[in-house]
Amino acid sequence: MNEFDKAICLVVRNIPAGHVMSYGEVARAAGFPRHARLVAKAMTRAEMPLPWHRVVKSNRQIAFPKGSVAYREQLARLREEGLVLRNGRVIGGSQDLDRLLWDMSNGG
DNA sequence: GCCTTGACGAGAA
DNA sequence: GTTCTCGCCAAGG
Repeated sequence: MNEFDKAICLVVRNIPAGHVMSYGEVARAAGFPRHARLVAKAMTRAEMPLPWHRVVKSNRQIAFPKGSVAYREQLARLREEGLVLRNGRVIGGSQDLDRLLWDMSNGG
């Protein structure tokens, strides 16, 4: 484990459930703004199970190819955490979901 | 050392 | 919103 890997793992672990961060965001938070492409590598190199499913692309889309096993896993996990996804893309957070449901119940 | 690949990002048309 | 182009860094052949 390099300092980079440790920093990345720390940041990924700190992502709260129901939230997602992009690879670039994680890299920046870890202190390596140019290492967006290496975040995935660092996560794979992690020995302990990380909430990798909370890491998506900057456009909030799942990075794995559609139809892949990892893709479905990430999708399922994000849905489990209350996120709303459309065509492999996150279209809202937990708070937004609550707001949406509330608005639907009241305003129709 | 050179070229290709990868769970990427940002800007422009 | 889609599509193209360029930039970025590390690992492997």
